[in-house]
Amino acid sequence: MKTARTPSSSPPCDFEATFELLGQKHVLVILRALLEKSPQRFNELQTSTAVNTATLSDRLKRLEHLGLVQHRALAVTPRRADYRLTPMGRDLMRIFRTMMEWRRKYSAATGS
Amino acid sequence: MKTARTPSSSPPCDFEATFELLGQKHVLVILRALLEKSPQRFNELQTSTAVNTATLSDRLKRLEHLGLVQHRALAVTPRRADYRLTPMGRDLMRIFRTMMEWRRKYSAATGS
DNA sequence: CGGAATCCACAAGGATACTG
DNA sequence: CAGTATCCTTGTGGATTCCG
Repeated sequence: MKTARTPSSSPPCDFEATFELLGQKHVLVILRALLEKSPQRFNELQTSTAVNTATLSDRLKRLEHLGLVQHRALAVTPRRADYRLTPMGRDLMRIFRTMMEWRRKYSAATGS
Repeated sequence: MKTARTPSSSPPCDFEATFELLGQKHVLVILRALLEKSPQRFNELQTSTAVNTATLSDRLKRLEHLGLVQHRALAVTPRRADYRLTPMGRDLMRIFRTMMEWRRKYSAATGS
């Protein structure tokens, strides 16, 4: 797709790109899908996440670029590909749990 | 402003809203500014973050709504307001540190 | 000073069609 | 099957103006 927010303005910290990606539509859904089942084929993900082709493709590429997801494409016919979380990706999921606890801890005051 | 992504589709987890917010433009910059100095007045933030009025106002409101920032407005003339991180917000900053370490740990493979 | 309202340019993403 | 290309609608945020 096109996406690309901050080409190279000095970010507050290096992980800004990570948040920008994680904050994009469907990214969390995709990660969760891959957490529940890895590897998954492209159209398996399409079904399990209900994200349209173009966007799904874009997100997976970005996730791969950030190192959260590993993509493997087999040159057979019909084509076959699979996506799975990398160790880095799995590690991030642990941090997510911390964040969920954090949310819960303050859930009374949030409103959302 | 207008912003509002997922009104109420069942999210992968409750903290999705948090990521959507954190992933939006300027949010991280604003948080960092408030981390470095709290409280800050509205136009102090404007200067320190270089974010335009409308967007800054929008972000602050969302941050307040999520409970990360506290807003205090004094009814004097000229008006006076200040924004500061809540304990919840400060707590999040600790998680950020974890994430920065996580990024660093895998920095060789990311490309970004 | 601290915003809200308006307007506008461009980015994001959904639907659909197409290809190796 | 696994995407890419295209088109088109909607969202997002910058600039600017205005107001209490």
